[in-house]
Amino acid sequence: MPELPEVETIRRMLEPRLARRRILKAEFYDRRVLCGDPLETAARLRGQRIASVGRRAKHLLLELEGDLTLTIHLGMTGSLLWGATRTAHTRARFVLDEGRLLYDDPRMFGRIELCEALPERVARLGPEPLEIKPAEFVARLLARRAMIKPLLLNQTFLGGLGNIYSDEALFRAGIHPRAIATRLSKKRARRLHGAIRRVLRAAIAAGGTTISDYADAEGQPGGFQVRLRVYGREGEPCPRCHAPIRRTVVGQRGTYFCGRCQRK
DNA sequence: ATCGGTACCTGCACGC
DNA sequence: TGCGTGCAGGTACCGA
Repeated sequence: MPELPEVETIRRMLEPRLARRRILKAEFYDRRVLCGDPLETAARLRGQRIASVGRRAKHLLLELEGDLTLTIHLGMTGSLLWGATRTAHTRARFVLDEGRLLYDDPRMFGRIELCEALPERVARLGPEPLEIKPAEFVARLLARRAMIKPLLLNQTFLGGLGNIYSDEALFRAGIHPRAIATRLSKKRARRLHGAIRRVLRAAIAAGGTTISDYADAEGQPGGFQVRLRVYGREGEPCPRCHAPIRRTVVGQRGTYFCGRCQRK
């Protein structure tokens, strides 16, 4: 579920609550969401103080003072809930010296990992879409022969976009999701860079997108779903040209676009 | 090196 | 009401 704007929303809510707090107890209720042994990980976390809450692409990074990092990826349905009570989907619980944090995840595609450096899957992530410069983005894009949408979803190419914001950025840039990256003009590639930045910034400002599951650290939905222009709007008129929005499948992912505004 | 396809999980909407 | 089917915002891993 959560893409960069949702993870950033959670990070901003958790940072003031978690920074400087000490972990009194950690419990893991399902070993599948944890990379490593539950009891050993809980023992290593006990007594650790949290220095800061960072984010890298869709990963939350709880930096601990003892040079350890607790990395949390929310998968499709993960949520981090501050002060909530345990449910059937609660997979982990962290008791702090002030407050407590639950990790809920019905589908268990999320992952929690404790390690000294950064986990391998974080180390190999591509650049942050809100930090990469236009020229570098254009160069990376034009070097690839893949279709543009699956490329935007490839986290080693660019870290943080998921299905919703890929479709939204391509619509705003007027690019067909099946367009081949290397065949785009520099001008259109630059336009895509700008579209990605604008949609991510607007989504963060709105507190993320809630289609069905996403909730922030207080269990509240986001506000960006009403501003989506194509995602989930099959048959509705394109906000730019009024042609019906179409749904297709690209790279095994449901894909929404305007066949008139978005060109290959 | 890069790519497309499949697997991993559960819950829900939908049609019969 | 109940059951089968398909779909869902994510990534890892396989073989081509």
